[in-house]
Amino acid sequence: MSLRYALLGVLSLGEMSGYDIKRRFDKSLHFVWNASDSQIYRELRSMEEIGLVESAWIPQESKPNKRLYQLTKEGETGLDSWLQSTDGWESIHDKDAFMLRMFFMGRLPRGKGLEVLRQRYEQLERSIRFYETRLREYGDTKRSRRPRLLRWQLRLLEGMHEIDSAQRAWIDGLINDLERDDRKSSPRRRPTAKTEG
Amino acid sequence: MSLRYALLGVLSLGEMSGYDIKRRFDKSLHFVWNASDSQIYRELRSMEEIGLVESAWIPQESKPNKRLYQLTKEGETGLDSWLQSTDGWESIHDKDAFMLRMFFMGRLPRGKGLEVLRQRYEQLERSIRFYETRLREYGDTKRSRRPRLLRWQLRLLEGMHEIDSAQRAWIDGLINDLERDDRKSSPRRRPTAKTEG
DNA sequence: CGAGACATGTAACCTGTTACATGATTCC
DNA sequence: GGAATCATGTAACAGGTTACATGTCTCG
Repeated sequence: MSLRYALLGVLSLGEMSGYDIKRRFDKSLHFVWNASDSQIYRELRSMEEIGLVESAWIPQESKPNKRLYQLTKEGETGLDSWLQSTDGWESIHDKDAFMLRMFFMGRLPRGKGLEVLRQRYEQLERSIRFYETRLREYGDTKRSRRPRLLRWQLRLLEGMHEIDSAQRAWIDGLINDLERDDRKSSPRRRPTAKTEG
Repeated sequence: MSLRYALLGVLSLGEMSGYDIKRRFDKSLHFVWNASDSQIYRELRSMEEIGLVESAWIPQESKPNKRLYQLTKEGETGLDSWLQSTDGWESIHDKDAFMLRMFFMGRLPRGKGLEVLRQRYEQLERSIRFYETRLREYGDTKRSRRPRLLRWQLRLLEGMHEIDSAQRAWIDGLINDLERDDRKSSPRRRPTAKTEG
């Protein structure tokens, strides 16, 4: 059901086509929600049927025609009451394919587990770097037509940054401990030397 | 597809009925994965068809009969190669109903946003307390038949604890800033006094 | 001449939720 | 007498993904 509200949210920024919305998702929202284009088109249709949005068919030359959507009054009030509700976040965590792996990772030999952790680490690094460049971009924005919205989005980015940094720190600790164990259990191989190649 | 591997993982701990698996999910796995009973029964059937698990029908007295599942060799190797793969975690964050709200929360007046944040805070508190009691339980476990598995699960709980704590700290900062803004923008109401009731 | 942006959609499929059906035993 | 536990399943629906179809314009 949240896709519906993600669409209402995006349309609250101005009227748009399904295609525009998809681009907006990919550009600014992908870290909190995403959807395939076919799902977006389908959902917009059904939202129009129940009166949350209205559309106008715009013929265009030298480009495909398009359908511009905008919020109705019901759409706006629906969005605002959803914002204040707790629908869809009864449980904070469920379905995390990485954490699920951790639960059973003890099956594998240490080295294999280490490899998986290193991949997660890199992934977190990329994610953190993404938030940092986005925060810089926001910092450069001198003024906006929607300063309140902007401030919340800035804070959101900061939060995501903190959360991923916490996870990275945890993974880092795990990796270090496993590497230490490795050295303890097979000390013959790399006694204290450090040359290589 | 991850439900499949969650089921393989649970069955790697010993043969079980669908009902047992459901209990195990609710008890120990719910913070990384969950599933409804009907989905579990359905998936087990289809896993049996493709040879990942085998089942035996156990007639019982004074209780309903049951079907006990166990891993096949293919199931075990499938589980282990999934553990080393990165299937299903290409993107770290997508679909977070709370964070999606944050993105558009600037639409609401400050007070409304504060309310939502306070609810999130409470939710995080509950979650953190849950991890803490679980960590204490693990700490009490003197020895186990699967010490390696246990160690990873302990670390997983620590990680979840860290991650939620980071999020709580972020929310806490947000709440404080909003409350400060509130006092600034309407200072007549609570000048410097502090009595009440 | 091919790739990519623009633009909307259908069909098939997979995943997940909810409601319903059945029925004995045990515990309060 | 009623609720919880044990135990498996079907049916209908909702939500989400992937593949495919169509067609123009622009840029390199």
